[in-house]
Formats: sequence, structure tokens, C-alpha cells
Amino acid sequence: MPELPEVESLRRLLARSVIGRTIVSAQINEPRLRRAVAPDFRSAVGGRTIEGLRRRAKYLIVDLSGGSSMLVHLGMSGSLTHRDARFAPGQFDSRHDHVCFQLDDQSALVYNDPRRFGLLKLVPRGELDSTAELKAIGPEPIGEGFNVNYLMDKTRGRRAAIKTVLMDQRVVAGIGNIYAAEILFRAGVKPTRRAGRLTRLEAEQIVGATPAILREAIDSRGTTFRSYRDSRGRPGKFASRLKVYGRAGEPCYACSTTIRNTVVGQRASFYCPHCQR
DNA sequence: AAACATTCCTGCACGC
DNA sequence: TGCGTGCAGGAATGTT
Repeated sequence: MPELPEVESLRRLLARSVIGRTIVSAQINEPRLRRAVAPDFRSAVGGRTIEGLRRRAKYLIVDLSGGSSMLVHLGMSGSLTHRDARFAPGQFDSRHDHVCFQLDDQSALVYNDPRRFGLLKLVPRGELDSTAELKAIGPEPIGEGFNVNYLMDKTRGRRAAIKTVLMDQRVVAGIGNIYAAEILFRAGVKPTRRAGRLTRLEAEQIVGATPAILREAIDSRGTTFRSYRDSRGRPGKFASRLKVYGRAGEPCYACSTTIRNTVVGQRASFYCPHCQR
């Protein structure tokens, strides 16, 4: 699931229900994620109050009392769901509910991740920006840092495909395979275009399309392409608004040309050969 | 049964 | 030669 819009949707939803709640206890059923959950994780979060929720790139940051923050990454298949007291017991997924946080109102925050590519890590709040996961992340795409001059600067001399560059977290934060495809369609730029050969006008189109697409996706609570669910277990609605992703063989909504799927940087890449140049 | 929403690592090629 | 950078490829893994 999880690119920037999904994580941002998750942050907003959880903010309503878990800020101010205290973690009574944490239960780790399976520590082997992308990297193993630290041995002291359980004791370090126990008794802490959730003071705030932030997002950086595709990471959810859970600020805890006592000065530490929990970095959460959902990998390919992760989800964090808030389960109501009355449903919590019966909803246990013994196979993939890897970490379970019991909150002080009898509800539970559950980290579920079938493929276990995700990450759960505690970091002293002051060290967040310099921690391995975040230190090299580029500017947020919704914000002034991601502008035309910046994109032109970052792409000059690069012969990688523009789509690959857009998905490079060091260039810009939070864009993955689905939204890169949608952004490039909106911008009218082929995913295979060499980044270094972007014209200024094309860079403007991309920089303009990026926050637009991401905002629309956030407003729809993200995309459920396969199995993503939000913090209340609901699918996102943006899937029905995808213009190219997953639509190979179907007609372009703008010009009826058949949408193609080609491999760019080892990732499936959908585009309209007529609308995108 | 091939494909897959993410990140991280290795190794090669190239240029200074 | 040595070093840094860019880029391709592959691995991690379970589900549909």
C-alpha cells in the first residue's frame, strides 16, 4: 500500500483516536521485520503516552512521552490499525499481527505486515533527522522545497528515467510506484524519459502535478490496489481514480489510446503513449 | 503462477 | 591508481 498519501491518511485518522492515549503494554509476536525489532522495544514503549503523530516521507512518527519517537514504516504490505475494545479480541490475526500495543482505553493499535518489509524503531526525538532512515530524505513534495529549480538541479546530468528519479527518496520524499505513474500522466511526461533531458516546462508540469495528485489521493484516504486498509480497516478510495496505474490494455480516459505497461528500473510502469511524451 | 505497493545492498562502469 | 557517483540487478517475503 503505502506511499505518502496512505501514510498521511493513516496519520490523520489515528490522530483522532490515539493521541493522549497511553500504551499500557506492547506485545511482540514476531520481531523479524525488515530489521528485527530491538530487544528493548517492548519495555521502552510500555507506559508511554502518545503525544503526537507526524509523517516524514513514507514514515509515520509517533511521538511518545519521555522524549522518544517511534518510527513506523509499512514496507510493501504493512498496516497499522486501531481496534476498538469490543472488537479487539476477536480480530486477532495470529499470522501477521506482529506487534500489538494495548492502550489505556482497552483499544489496541496493531501492526500487521504479511511480507515483513516494514520497520518499527525507537529513536530519541532529537536524533530523528539524523537517524539512518531519515537523514538523506529529500524535501516533502507538498511544500516549497520541491520546486522547479530544485528538480532541474537534481536531474541535470542524470540519465536515469524520470520515473526512477521521482521515486528516489533522496530526491523527493514519499513518492512510490503508483503515484509516480499518476504524476507523470498528469504532467504529460513519459516515465522512460531521461531525467537529464527534461525541459524546464516539463519540470514545471511535474512539480505542479505532484502536490495535486498527492492531495487528491489523501482526500480519498489513499489507494487500495490490492489489500491496503486504513486504520479503521477500510479500503482507500483513490483506486477508482487512477488514470494509468494498473490499467494496461485499457483505453486512456483522455484520448482512448491503449494504456501500456513497460518496465522502468525493474518496476511496472503504466503510461499513455499518446498523452505522455 | 507470475506479479508485487518498499528499501537496502552489491558490483560494475565511468570520469576526474 | 584510487575514489566517488550513477545505475542495474537482486534480495528480503507472503499473498493473490
